[in-house]
Amino acid sequence: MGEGETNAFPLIWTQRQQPRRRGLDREQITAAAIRVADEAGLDGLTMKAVAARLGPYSPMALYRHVHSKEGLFDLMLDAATAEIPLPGEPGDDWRRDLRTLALETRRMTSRHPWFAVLVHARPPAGPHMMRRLEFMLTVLVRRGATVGDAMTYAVLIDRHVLGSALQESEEARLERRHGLDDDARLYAAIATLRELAAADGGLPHLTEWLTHPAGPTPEERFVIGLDFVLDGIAARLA
Amino acid sequence: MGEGETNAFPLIWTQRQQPRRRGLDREQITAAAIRVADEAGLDGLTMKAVAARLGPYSPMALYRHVHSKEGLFDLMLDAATAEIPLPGEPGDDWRRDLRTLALETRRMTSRHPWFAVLVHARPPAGPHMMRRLEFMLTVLVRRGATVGDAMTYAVLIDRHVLGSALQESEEARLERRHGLDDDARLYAAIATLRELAAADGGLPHLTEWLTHPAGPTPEERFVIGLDFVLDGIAARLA
DNA sequence: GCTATGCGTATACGACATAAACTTTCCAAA
DNA sequence: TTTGGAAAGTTTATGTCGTATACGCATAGC
Repeated sequence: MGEGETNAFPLIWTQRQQPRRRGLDREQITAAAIRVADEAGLDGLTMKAVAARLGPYSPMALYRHVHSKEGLFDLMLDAATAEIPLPGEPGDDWRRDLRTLALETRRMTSRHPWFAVLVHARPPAGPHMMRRLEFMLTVLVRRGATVGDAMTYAVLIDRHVLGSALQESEEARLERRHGLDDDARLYAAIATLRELAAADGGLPHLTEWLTHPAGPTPEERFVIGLDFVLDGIAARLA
Repeated sequence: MGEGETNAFPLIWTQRQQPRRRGLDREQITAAAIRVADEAGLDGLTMKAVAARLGPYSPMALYRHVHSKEGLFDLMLDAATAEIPLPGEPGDDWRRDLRTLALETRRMTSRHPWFAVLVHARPPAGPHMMRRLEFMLTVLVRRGATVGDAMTYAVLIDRHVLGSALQESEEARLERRHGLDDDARLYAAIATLRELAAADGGLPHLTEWLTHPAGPTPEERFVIGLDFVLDGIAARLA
């Protein structure tokens, strides 16, 4: 006590950044972890895999620098957030600012599908995550929203962005896990679903859709939903 | 082949329902698993815990009936979905139908916080999940939407409902894992975040909010976002 | 009563995160 | 140049998990 380290819980952001001498550091480890997760998915993100990616290291080597896997998650999330371009100042069109940020966030999550899964498991306390949120709040407050309302709107936008990302990423994970990257097998899996729906007897629309999946692409869906949210915010800002 | 069991992947719905003679069955196991998950969270949902909840059983006993933990997930998800009241037929107010369904779904997820986490990890192929989706499609198609558009709108509604549930449930999980159900510790954790934000120097709105968290309650937020989606759908149906 | 079926168990295996104790490396001061 | 000690990395070990396999036993149908 008296050290300023009386944390209610272990966020890596409240822990000492080592002075850096030689060997590994947080940055390298984070970058390696991100590469592993991008390539092998969250299932493949083990301490052993990250260590191996860094060279001839043992899994335990990482603990000197990140103290737990969750700490590594914090670092990964913030590093990925740092990839999202963030204007220094809001422009004069709030809607464009928020729309662009949402689209850029989506671009990031499509590079890093694990992001949407992890982000819900840790508090958004990294510096880049906080700065991104501050940007959204600033844009909205300048348009007359209270901070409380601005937080609500920001949360709703992120819910859509990250919800979309999560759904698409988990779908991809499922397909990968069961080898459905092969077209024939994917078709067979859909056929199984269609048969289940048809067997029920009372599911005409669902059966029809499974027979001829139609409608907007996932990307178009995302934009439609994003505009729903932005329209709603606009109506309340007015 | 020739058996109808050439599954591209193992959904429990395509597997034989045992004739039931004695001992355990899927229904009991599912109910026990749901109780365990409700009480101990997903982290506490182990095969061992479920077996123990059923009586003096070994974890391996479950495998006779569910063949894998993921199969158990499928059963849990569908059983929880079955708790959502579903009208036999749509009424004459599409918006009311969808709104009610969304609110009832939310009620279910607040009883079963694990739902929103698991639902993304498995295809929604259970009978109750399919019937619920069919209901949404029917409501929308009757109002003139194509099946493809109806699917989009249904997905957007669920994205909001489940996204909200996920965020709130993971927040609760985090708080539980770190003993923040104690008010003093929770306050300390928030103070830590505020200090981090204040230390950055460039986060006035976020710092302000962390000092005096204001704005709508989570429940109000949910309704605001739900109406954004419903308004958006209404505009496109017209 | 006999036998086949199928239910539950015991045992075992291979991942995984990570605690603790150790060894090695390298810098800084004497 | 020597030396003390901290920092970096490894080894070993522990406990938990899902689950494959092989087995014993009770029961249901004859």
